[in-house]
Amino acid sequence: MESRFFAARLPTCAGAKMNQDIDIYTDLQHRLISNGFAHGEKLRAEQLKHEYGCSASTVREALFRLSAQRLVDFQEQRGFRVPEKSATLLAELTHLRILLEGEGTVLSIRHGGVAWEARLTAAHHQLSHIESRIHGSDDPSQLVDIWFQAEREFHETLISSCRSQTLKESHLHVFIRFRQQLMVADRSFDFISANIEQHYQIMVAALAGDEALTRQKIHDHLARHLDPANRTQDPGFAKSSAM
Amino acid sequence: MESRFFAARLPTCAGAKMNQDIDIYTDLQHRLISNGFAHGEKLRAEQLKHEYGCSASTVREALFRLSAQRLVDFQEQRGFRVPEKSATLLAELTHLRILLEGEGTVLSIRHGGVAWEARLTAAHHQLSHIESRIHGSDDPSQLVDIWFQAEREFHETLISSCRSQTLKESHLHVFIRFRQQLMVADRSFDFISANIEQHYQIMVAALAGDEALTRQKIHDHLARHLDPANRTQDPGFAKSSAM
DNA sequence: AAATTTGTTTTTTTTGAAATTTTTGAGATT
DNA sequence: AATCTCAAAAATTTCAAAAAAAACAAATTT
Repeated sequence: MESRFFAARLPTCAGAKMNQDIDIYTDLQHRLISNGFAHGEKLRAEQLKHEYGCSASTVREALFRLSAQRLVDFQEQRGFRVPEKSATLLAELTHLRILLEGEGTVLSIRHGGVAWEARLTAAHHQLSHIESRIHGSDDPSQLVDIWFQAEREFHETLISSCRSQTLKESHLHVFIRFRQQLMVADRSFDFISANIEQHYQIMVAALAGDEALTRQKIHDHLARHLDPANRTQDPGFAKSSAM
Repeated sequence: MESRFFAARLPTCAGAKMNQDIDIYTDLQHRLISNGFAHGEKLRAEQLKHEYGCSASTVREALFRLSAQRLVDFQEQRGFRVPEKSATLLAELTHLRILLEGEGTVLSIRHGGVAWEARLTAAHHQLSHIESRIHGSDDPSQLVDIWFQAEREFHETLISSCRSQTLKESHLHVFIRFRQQLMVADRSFDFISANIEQHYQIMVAALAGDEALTRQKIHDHLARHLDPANRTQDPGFAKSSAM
C-alpha cells in the first residue's frame, strides 16, 4: 500500500511514511516547474491519488493551493490543468521579475553589508561551477535540476537582504511561474555561455554598490524573455523607469 | 434551511439560491477585508458551515484558497486564522504598492491613450464625490464600503492600461492585503481631507503625462503607511530608485 | 446535412462520518 | 507553586460514496 509513495519520483524516500499533505503539495509543485507535466495537461485528482496513495480530496486540496499560486489553472466545474505556455505571459512575468529583483537587490545593496556580499559571492561561486560543467558537457540533461536550484539560490540571495519578507514572497511567486513557463524551453542550454557572463556582471555591479548598473545588468540578463517576438507578437514593452 | 444564507450580511440576497462555492469564497473574502472578522480570529470550518449552510469541507476548501492568497493564515494541524495586524507587514505592502502602482501607472500613461484618460477622469470623479460626502459627514460609517469600492476602482484604473494582466493581478493581491491590514484603522477618516488632494494630484500628474511626478504623487499618497514608526519600529525603508 | 433533443458515461463537487492529531485540564510528582 | 502525565475533549484531516454537472454519443427534428 505505501510501496507506491513517490516510488518513481523520489526513490530515496520510497516506502517511507511521511506527511502526505506537505509532500503531495511540494512534489506537485516541483513537477509543475520541472517538466513533470506537459503544458495544458489535465490534472485529475482521481488519477493522481493513485500515485500518491491517498484520497482524491487530499490531492484536490493540494491542487487548490497550487491554483491560488497560479501554478495550476482551476475552472469551476471543470477541474484543474497545467497552464499553457504563453509568450505574452512569459514577457509579463519577466517584466515583474526585473522590477522586483531590481528593487530587492538595490535594497540589499543598501542594507546587506558584508554578510550579504559573502553570501552572494558564495551563491555565485556555486552557480558558476555548475554552469561551467554544463558549458563543457555534451549532454547537460542530468544537470538541469541542479542548475535550477543553483540559479534560484543566486537570484534569491540577490534580494535576500532587502528587509521585506513580502517582496521576497512576491518575487518567489513570480520566479516560480517564470520557471514553469520555461520548463521545456530552457533544457538545451544554448544560452549558458551568455548566462555565465551575465550572472558575473550582476554580481560585480552589486558588490560595487552601483545601483543603476545592477538594475541594468538584471534587465540585460532577463531581456531575451521580454520580447514576445521571441517568436510572437507586440514588442511594445516599456522599459521600467528604473533603468 | 436556505433562509440563513448570508441573511445577516447580504440582505438583498437573503433566501436566494446561489452558487455556494463562489459565494462562500467571495463572501469570506469580503468579510476578511472589511472588518467582518477580528485580526487574529480563529476561522473554524465547523462553525462557518452553519452560516453558509454547507458542509465543513466546502468551507475548508474556500479557506484554503484564501490562505494561498495570504488573506488567511493556515497552519498544518491547527487550522485557519485571520492574519494579525502588523505595522511591518503594512509597510512592506505599502512599499510594494508604490512599486507596482507606480510602474503600472507609468505604463498606462504610455499606452492608455484618450480612452484611459477618460476612464481615469470618471473614476476620480466618482471617488471625489464620495470623499466629499465623507468629508462633510458627521458619521461616515455608512459610507465605508462605498468608499472602499471607489478607491479601489480609482487605483485599478490608474494601472488598467499597463498591458500586463500579471502586473494587475499582483497589484490587486497586494492591494487587498493592504486593505485587510487597514480594515480597522481606516474607519474614522481623519485623513480624508489630505486624501482628496492626493488623489487629485495623482490624476493631474498622470493626465499631464509626467511619469516622475506621477510616481512621486503615488508615493506621497501612500507614504503615511510606509513608516512602521507609525507607532512602531525601523524607519529604514529605502525609497525606490524610481522616485 | 445542420441543428436540436435525448440518454449515457465520465468527471467534478459535496457530504457526513471515521481516523488522526492537538489541546485541555485534573491529579500526581517534584 | 511549578512541572509532569495521561486520559478526555475538541479540533483537524482524511476518506469513500452520493449528488450534481459536464461531456459525449445517438437519435430525432428542422
